[in-house]
Amino acid sequence: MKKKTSPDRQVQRTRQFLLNALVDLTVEKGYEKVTVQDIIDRANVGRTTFYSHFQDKEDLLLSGFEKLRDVFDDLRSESPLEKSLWDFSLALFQHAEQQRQPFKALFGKQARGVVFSLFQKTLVAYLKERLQASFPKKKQPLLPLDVFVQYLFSVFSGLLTWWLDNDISYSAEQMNEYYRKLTEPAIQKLLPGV
Amino acid sequence: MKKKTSPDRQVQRTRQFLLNALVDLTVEKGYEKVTVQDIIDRANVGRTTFYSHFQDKEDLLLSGFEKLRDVFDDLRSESPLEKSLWDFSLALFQHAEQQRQPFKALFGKQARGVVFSLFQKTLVAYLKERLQASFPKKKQPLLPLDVFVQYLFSVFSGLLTWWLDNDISYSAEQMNEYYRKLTEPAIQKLLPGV
DNA sequence: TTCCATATAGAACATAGTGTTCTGAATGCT
DNA sequence: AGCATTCAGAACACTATGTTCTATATGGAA
Repeated sequence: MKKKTSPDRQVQRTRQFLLNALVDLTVEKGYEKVTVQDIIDRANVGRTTFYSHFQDKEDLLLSGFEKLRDVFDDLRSESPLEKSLWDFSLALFQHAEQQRQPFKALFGKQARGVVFSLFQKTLVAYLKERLQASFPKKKQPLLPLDVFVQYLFSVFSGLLTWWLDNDISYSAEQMNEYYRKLTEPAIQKLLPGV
Repeated sequence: MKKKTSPDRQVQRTRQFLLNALVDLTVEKGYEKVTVQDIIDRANVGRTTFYSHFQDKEDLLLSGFEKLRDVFDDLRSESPLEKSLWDFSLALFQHAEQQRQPFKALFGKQARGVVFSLFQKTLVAYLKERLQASFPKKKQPLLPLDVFVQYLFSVFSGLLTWWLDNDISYSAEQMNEYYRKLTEPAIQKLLPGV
């Protein structure tokens, strides 16, 4: 006979309940207006329990962000350099498609700010690393690499949030195609050889 | 003999003090962490006074945003259609350059969210209006116009915030040149005729 | 089963911030 | 000199946070 819950499972279950509650409430009324009391009421969890798991509301929100690191780790190890500029966007669009609600809570109109900075930091680092690795050393770029990295990040995150805020009327593959169509001309023109 | 202050001037002065205090404090510690008490202490203004002028902290922040409407109004009336996609960005970059501190408070890492949505709404509406007016009716766009509008907005706002967060090491004209270089290839390829 | 460590619920509390209301003082205009 | 406007500051009710306490439930091991 299998036990229903072990202590570990109970913890995981509680944390998941809390995250789900935060995500739901954020979609409903916006991250700012969600109170800890709302969260624990919705999750049927005691106040003590909440603060034994998370430092505060933001800490809980960030815990929902951890899986994204795996996506980037996979990309670093698996995606060949010459494809990495397109693979990352497809992977993230698909990731967002699979987990619509959390992503909407994290990136939608309601909750920019906290997570966004972290996401930006991660993605910008990834893009810069990839561009530096693949850009031919001899050539002089037509504009600062940092500017170009910011450009790629902006286009991607802009399309992502637009997509999420408009209830995902296109597929992840379609969005990635748009991302590619939009950025490819500038890449070819400004970073020849990449 | 000229009077030092009239009632109207006093009001304007008080409002300006409060806005300056909010901007300074936001740069110092981030918008979220600035309290009304901080603001009125810094501005040497009574609590009553604050709430007689503004509904809350956000209302005060938005009051610093009003001048931007004039910029868009000017663009609509003065900028010819075929130039409007480049003129808007230069005008805004210059506007941001003139008022670095308020812009940093409004768009910098510290305070995305509140104002950003309003700014996005305004600029997206402007871009869509201009693109629809200038796009040849007969041609079928290679991707949805909304996606392209989002693209233009994302690139611009991304460059703007990057610029502000990095203490404006380039000139407004230089940034506008980057914006143009980055977006022109996609425009030529995806919206031929615009 | 019995026992123990761990998770949990919930109440009470101190602290901090918000927005309102009241009183009284200062300021500028006529 | 008198009046209306604008201000400062205190007191207050309210909401939310994060901590501490006590007590209860639960799963795993003897």
